[in-house]
Amino acid sequence: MLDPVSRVRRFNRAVTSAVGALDTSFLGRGRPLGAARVLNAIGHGRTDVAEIRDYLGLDSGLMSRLLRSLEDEGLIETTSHEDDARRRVARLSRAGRREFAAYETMSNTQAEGFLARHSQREALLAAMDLIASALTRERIALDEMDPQGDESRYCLGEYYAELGRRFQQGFDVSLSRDPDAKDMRPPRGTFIVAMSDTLPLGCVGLKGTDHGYAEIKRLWVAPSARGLGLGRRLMDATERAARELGIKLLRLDTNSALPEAGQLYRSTGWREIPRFNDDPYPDLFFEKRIQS
Amino acid sequence: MLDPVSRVRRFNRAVTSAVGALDTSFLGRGRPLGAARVLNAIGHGRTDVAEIRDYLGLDSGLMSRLLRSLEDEGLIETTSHEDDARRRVARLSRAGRREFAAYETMSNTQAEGFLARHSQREALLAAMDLIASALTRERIALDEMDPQGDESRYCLGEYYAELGRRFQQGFDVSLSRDPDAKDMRPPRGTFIVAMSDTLPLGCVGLKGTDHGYAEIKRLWVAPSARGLGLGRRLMDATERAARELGIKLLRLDTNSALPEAGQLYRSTGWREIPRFNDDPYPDLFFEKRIQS
DNA sequence: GCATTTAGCTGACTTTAGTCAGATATATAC
DNA sequence: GTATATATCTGACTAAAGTCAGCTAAATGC
Repeated sequence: MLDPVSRVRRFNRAVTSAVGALDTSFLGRGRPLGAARVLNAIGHGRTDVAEIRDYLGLDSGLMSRLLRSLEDEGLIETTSHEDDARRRVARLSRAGRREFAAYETMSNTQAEGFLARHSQREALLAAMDLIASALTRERIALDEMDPQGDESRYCLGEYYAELGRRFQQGFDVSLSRDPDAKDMRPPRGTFIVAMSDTLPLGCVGLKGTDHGYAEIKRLWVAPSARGLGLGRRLMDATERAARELGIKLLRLDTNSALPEAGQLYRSTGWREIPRFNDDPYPDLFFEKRIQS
Repeated sequence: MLDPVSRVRRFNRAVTSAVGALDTSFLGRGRPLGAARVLNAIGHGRTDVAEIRDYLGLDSGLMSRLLRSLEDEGLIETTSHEDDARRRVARLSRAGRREFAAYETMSNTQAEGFLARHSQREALLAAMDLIASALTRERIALDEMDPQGDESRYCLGEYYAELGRRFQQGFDVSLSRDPDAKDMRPPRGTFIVAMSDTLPLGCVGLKGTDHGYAEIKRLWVAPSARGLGLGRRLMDATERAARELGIKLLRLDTNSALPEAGQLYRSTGWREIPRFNDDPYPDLFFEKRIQS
């Protein structure tokens, strides 16, 4: 009754029936679920037919027929792919966009209704983020992004807020040596964001310097994604990026108030070194040589 | 991207594909999903055919055929209902029990695998409990139970543990005036447990006395079920039970370290009164007259 | 006791999903 | 340029799910 496995299975049952209800509501628009799913995949920007087939796990014959039925309804138009005339590209027609918007409204209304029925909104959302991250962890993609893009700025904001909570004296970005964005763009450095679906779950910056080494800065993992090995994946990706940029030596600074970070560095071949800058926040300094 | 609705929808997507994977694995035993679901419903103790049909949302014709196919496989036996010969009752045969056990093993293995892949086990389980409670809140049943049964004892244990955390001086049951179990059984009183599926989510005791009133004791709601209005439902159920037992006056004591409880009592017609006992823990005392 | 309601069963049917073996056109390897 | 691989489509098929009308037998209302 109260053992972990029963709790997971109770969750599965609860969620199965909720998912079933949403699927059923999708049938309300007079179209079988298969066709509705294809329409929604196209609406969400998956235009390549092979990609949709792969995403939905459909047989090519079935896929073809579903596309035909949506075309007959006047909801989509298909054309050949620019670079490869064997492939097909599907796009919503005007009527298709209207129909897609109706499905979106249903999904949004359902989600809003769920939130409105419950008073512990933030706790519920945090729990959903945690579970969604756990379920999709194989599908968390690490993308090199502009350090000033929306996703990057969101991650940095969360990172600063967390430092503020965890440092006794708080954290003020303007007192820290804030890396210049252009030092975290190729060819001097890079900035990597971990994306799960549409949600940024972590980041790390590689900052080029003129002192014969590059620095790793701003390593952050969202609370809902901790325990998934994402920190290590981000560090590995940064090292790979550094190697490709021809960087031979990496350094970083951190604070002993963040023990899990120090732990990660020590267990992945970083060596503690003396202080190499005058930033007021860090009290631990590490170095790692890149094998090429 | 980060608004609440998107977060809920991201959760929906993550969970939909996980649920789909479990369903697919059920097909591995060479039986269509419909028949597997009926077999499992029977295995979980739903023997009444009408009840299963209702639970799974099946048409009576379809249901009948699924039962026939399970019977042909030798997995179930059906008999007439004792009290009503129109109704049918289904039970697993020996082979059916074996087959059901195989499905259970699959589900358990899947759940264990999920837990094993993640290091934040307790956080994940807490998140799952929270969401499962939120999704099934209409299906939380309030059952009168024996105050010494497993479910009741679990709730009381959690309740004492929580008082220990929330009272500055801690909480020691032996110092409190622990109500005698027989005072919380009809006809003197009752004990009500809120059950969601198989998980107890809250409790409340109605304790009869010889002083012309009954006391409400041990009101507790699991952290994962707060914000669902369960405390109020438990109190309402207790008042109804008191009315049925012919009780005219209710009293209770509580502590100002539990502000949400005081809040609930004040907003539901309870009136603060002077201390009426010498229990060392409470510092707030309430009374409510039952209208009959 | 008789009309009505209820639970389940059966036959006949439709829709949806999915499979598989070619066919066609295009791209790629060498 | 030819052989091979790839992306999609079509026809022919099956399995599963679901619907509906009518039937039987038992229970219920009055």
